[in-house]
Amino acid sequence: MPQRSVAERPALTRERVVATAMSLADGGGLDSLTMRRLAEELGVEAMSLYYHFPNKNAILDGLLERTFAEIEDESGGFSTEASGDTWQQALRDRILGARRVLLRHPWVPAVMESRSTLVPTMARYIDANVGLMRSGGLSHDLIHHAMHALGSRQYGFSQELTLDGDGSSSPGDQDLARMAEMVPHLAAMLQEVVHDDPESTLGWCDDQTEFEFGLDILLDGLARRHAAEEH
Amino acid sequence: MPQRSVAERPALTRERVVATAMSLADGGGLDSLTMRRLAEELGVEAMSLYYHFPNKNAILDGLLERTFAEIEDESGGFSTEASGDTWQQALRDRILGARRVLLRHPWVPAVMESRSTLVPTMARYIDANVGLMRSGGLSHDLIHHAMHALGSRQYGFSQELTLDGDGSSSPGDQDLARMAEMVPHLAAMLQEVVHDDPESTLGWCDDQTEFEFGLDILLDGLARRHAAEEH
DNA sequence: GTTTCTCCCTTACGCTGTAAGTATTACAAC
DNA sequence: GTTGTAATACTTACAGCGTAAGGGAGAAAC
Repeated sequence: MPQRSVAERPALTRERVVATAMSLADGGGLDSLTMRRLAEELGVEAMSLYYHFPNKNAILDGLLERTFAEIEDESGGFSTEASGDTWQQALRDRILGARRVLLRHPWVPAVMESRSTLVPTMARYIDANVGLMRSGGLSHDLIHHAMHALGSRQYGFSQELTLDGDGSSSPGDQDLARMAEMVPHLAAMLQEVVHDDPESTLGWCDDQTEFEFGLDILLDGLARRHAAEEH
Repeated sequence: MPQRSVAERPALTRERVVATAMSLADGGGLDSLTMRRLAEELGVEAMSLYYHFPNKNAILDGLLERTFAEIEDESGGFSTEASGDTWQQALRDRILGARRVLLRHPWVPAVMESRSTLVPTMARYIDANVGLMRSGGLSHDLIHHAMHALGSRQYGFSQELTLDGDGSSSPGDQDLARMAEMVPHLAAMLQEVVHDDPESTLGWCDDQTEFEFGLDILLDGLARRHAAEEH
């Protein structure tokens, strides 16, 4: 067999593998990202991937790396100066930027939870946020608490459980009637919420609004504690 | 062969399966909970489990159900009256109770994320929290926001990523020196935090303190918004 | 021209959840 | 006591997973 195979297809690089893995996960979810399918997508055998990566986890780390590179791009770099804004505003913008990226790659939270390592660009992201708060005058101690309080919200997600099976549609009257027996308070709340926003095409609630609501409470609380810190 | 097998061992009930699954997950983590190992632990073949459960997910749901039953027990029932306390205090106590239970079963968050269904007792838990806030005078709208803001914290966990590989020990001077180049702000913060609490046997930080800090910010912020709500 | 290195492939193993079909037991009816 | 029926557990087998071990073609280096 001539040099067809080697010459025709582009070389198998780490970049290409991670990029393909990303589009595979974007398209079919994390479950569809298997070594065999990934190899097939690249026109290669599964075991060939192990020349460039020690194992699948290394590919997952590559996905995180790439994701945070996207976040850096979305933020226009990881600055530590608020430049005109308050630190809260700057941090808020950055976090909402991270959220926009993660909404394009909804499988990322799951990967972040399965991998407990801190890939470089992810470390730089956190570092930049520490620096931003630092430039706002917060103490290291308060910042430390803040990182924990923000938690996953810092990356733009906070896991939310859907309330019914599919979660895509609003509850019908029948559903609410059945719920009223077992979980009366919950049913009453939902009935009112659904009634107030009957045109909602977002299912039961507006994720973005909820996210910002929770985020703002945390940012408010931190600012208040910062003010109290300097007597 | 006489009736030895059937007579000697207790019947294979849903209860017994779920209880055994729980101790298996408690002991060796979620990965060690496989159908084959679970069956072996019960003195039975793997496929026998499928007579009592349609699939593994049903067993996982059983684990969640059992977990929230434990939470209910820990709370002394799911009351919706603050009974002497403010709603914040009552909710705080309940959430910290849930947290105590989840600390005994650290694999529960992972199961909750993998299953998007709402098992009955879990629904009643949420319902009780809605009722508790309702009895404190909060509007359904604010409660709705609150549930999202609290998120997983409501169940007693907020996923926290460890900052280094093992995460069990404090960083050495060498680690900090290496970090100082790549993530200077982060390294500076950690250096100060570690220095302030050199006796900490908890690794880099005190999870419980961080958890309560974040929780209190959210509860404060909600109370403040409630006050603003009634002009 | 031989060796060495790079990159990819082949085969195979142990593990997973579970579909399909079968055997054993317990008990009631005849 | 035999037989029918339902409940319960077992057997076998399959497709898929990550990956260990080793092979082999081509290019590069000496």
